[in-house]
Amino acid sequence: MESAIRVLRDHGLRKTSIRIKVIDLLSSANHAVSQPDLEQQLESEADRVTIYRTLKSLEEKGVVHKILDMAGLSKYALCKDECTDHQHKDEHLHFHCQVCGNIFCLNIPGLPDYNLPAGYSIKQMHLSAEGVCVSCSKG
Amino acid sequence: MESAIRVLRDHGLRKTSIRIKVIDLLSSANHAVSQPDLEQQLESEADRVTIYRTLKSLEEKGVVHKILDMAGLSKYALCKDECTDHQHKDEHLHFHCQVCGNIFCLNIPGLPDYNLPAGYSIKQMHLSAEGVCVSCSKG
DNA sequence: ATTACAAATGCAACTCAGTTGCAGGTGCAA
DNA sequence: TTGCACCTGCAACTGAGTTGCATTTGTAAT
Repeated sequence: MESAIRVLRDHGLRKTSIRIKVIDLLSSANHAVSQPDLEQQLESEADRVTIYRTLKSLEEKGVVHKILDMAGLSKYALCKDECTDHQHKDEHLHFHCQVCGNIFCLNIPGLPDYNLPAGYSIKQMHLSAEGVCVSCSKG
Repeated sequence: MESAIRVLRDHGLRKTSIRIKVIDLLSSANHAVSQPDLEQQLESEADRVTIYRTLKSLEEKGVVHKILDMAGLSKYALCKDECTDHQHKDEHLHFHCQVCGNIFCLNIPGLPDYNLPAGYSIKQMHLSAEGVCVSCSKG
């Protein structure tokens, strides 16, 4: 649980109790987490606006990355070490479970190149999938 | 402009003036369109709630498909003929322009298969890209 | 054509995610 | 330990999307 403090220091962010709690919650979840999720888990430990701003800071410094769920709700997951400020190396697949609604970051081999119509220049590719996750396929 | 009427008939939807206008607007745009876009273009010709319900009906009957932009806003584009009720054959790439914010549906060859961790079963894959579109790269 | 009913529309009011401004509190470097 | 930038909490707001209900309209059967 000391790792949250190191994460903050390494990314040039001030050490505050709310940031530590948010990072700990994100790292103990195996799926992406939304602001409403955090607001509920933090109960009265943090103001709702502060949670929004905390997530924004963490994203800007490359600690977390944002994923939109199927309904357009923002969810957040910790980045791998390779991510730096604003340059999120997103070499993984976002798996959206149709049953529990959770989003899981899964490793994939590199994306293939596609030939697009002339004039379109690609800066970043995103691959996502819908289906049923491990826990929901048991049971 | 008669094609909107045929689209409605072919998909078992009643012919109403608002639906025709919405379909015409969608087919004349070369990019995906949001409810706020339509609300502005239809001015006082349709109630805002009706536009939401129109888009929902069109989506349910396989006339349009929904795409979320980078901010989580729902945008809609006409489906190709292969789409049927609720079974959207999404064999194309959604290109999000970082300059104008528009989303374009581009054809791509079939998606590759990926080996996921055991237990995850994929129902549908989605490929998207960020970059600069044709119009924005000129200029 | 007329009718009758389901489906579509308009209006008002609502929910909920996310934002902004500002006053007061806190981390941290000097 | 002091100073100041940054963080937090509160209140108020914005804007997308939804729901309930009364009214109107499309369409199929007469």
